[in-house]
Amino acid sequence: MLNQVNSKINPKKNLQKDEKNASLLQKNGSLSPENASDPRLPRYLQVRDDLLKRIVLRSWAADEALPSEEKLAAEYEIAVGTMRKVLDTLVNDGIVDRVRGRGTFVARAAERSSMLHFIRAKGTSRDALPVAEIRAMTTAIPPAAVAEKLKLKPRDKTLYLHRTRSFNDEIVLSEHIWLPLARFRKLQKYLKSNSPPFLYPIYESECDVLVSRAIDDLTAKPLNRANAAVFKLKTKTMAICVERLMLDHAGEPVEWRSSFVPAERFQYSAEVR
Amino acid sequence: MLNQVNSKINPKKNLQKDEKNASLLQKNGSLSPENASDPRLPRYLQVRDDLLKRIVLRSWAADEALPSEEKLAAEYEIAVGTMRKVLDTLVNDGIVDRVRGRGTFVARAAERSSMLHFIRAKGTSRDALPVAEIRAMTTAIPPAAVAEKLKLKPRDKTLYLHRTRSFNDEIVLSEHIWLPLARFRKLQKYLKSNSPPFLYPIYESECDVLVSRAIDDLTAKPLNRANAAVFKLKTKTMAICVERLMLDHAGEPVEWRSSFVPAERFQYSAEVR
DNA sequence: CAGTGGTCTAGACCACTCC
DNA sequence: GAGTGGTCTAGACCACTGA
Repeated sequence: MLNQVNSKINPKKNLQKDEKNASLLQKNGSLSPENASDPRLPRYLQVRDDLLKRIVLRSWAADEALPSEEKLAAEYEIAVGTMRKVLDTLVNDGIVDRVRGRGTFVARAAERSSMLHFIRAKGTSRDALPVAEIRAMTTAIPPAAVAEKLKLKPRDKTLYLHRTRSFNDEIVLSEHIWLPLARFRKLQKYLKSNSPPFLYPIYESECDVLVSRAIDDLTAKPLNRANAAVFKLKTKTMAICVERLMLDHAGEPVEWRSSFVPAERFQYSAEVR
Repeated sequence: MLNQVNSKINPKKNLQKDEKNASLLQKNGSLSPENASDPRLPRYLQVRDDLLKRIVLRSWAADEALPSEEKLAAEYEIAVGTMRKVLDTLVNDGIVDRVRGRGTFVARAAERSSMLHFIRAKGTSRDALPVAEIRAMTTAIPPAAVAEKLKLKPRDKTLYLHRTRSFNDEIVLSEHIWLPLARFRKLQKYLKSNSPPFLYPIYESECDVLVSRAIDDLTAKPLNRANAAVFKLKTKTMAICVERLMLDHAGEPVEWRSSFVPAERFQYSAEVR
């Protein structure tokens, strides 16, 4: 199902009408068994799910316009008004941007994810970003509490990462990350030869996992011995612990991480609605 | 303009078609000068603004249905589809709830404001809520930093509150609150004879101020002498400081507060999108 | 049963962008 | 000027609620 689709073919114009840009819904409007989202769902939600899949599978490059409302409506055999409703929901979720007179575009991951820099360290900014380093990567059956958060079955494995961020050679953040292995096998391979500054865009580009929502729980805790050693601080130094559960657009848990920042360096912003 | 409207008259049924339920837009569709939102705005936004004003002024009780889409559309002389778009935006902002077969209702403030309990203290819950106490209330010209956040002119006054929350006779939270006096005069009077558990619903009921969005900035700070005294803790005890700017639906700043929680008691949740 | 909101259609006219 | 999305209309049929 999750064949990689090479979007680099004809990235700009003169799109061939080939398989890669075809609706995953069958032409007659019913659903192929493999793509069966509940057919009792309203049409616009079925179309939304289908279109979202195509976006996640990179059917269109970031700077390439989707087909116009009219063309998409014709392709899915629905009215333009209904297609507009589909696109409106995608705009609302930050998946696409629409520009009058130009077209509809896949939103860039960097612009989409306000989640990238919610935890900051004092004295740092977008320009002076702490350097990420992965200090451990293994596959493992996670602690029960993590397995529960990720809705895993008892023996399901995870990809575990221990990552730090440093600023001026001083470690300012230490985090433990668990990812359901089933969806993140490609990430393991990727991280063996790459050190990306952010992980979320890699989840998307390597694993076709598009993160949509996060729930953060913050508490203050004294550092235990292991974490204190990472920071080269005394045990029991006060730190802030941010526990974050990430969900995809279907509400399925995608990542659980707990991040520690020594209290003096801690800074965090959130917009609440 | 902000006449109090008594919504207790005919709270259930048999609504008279009196002034209180009339559109604030003029019948011919143009705008009265006092209510002039920009007439170049699309019709659905003008209607939205008008309807929102009526909701804030409590033209309908919380358990009373608004007129149906059809009736509202007729009243504003727009198509039902456009009225639906208006109501959709209000649903999206959590202002109203729509129930198929029943009608459209003003959302309850308590359900609307997920902001009510984002900062918690360890060991507390909705059932065991810490008790709020207002320990100081004055009108004052705020510090420059606060005035800037609230977009006040140099000599604009604010209502200043110092409030604490206690749990089992132990103070777990101390907060300093600044409100633009112009919009909050009635609050001052109200708080002289009431001790509500939450302020936001009072902003709404007493001052017709409906809060829509908050931006929180969290940092860890050692307590200064004054704050340490409030908690009866040593100076320099580590605490978390949450600075919150609240905005109304128009994006105008409505409140600025800085809350302190001793680190050991600190707990905070946020949903990030 | 009448009345409500939820979905969907098939048009219209406009503002804006790019060629 | 051709093509895009933004607004708006005027219907239709449906699912659900409450009397």
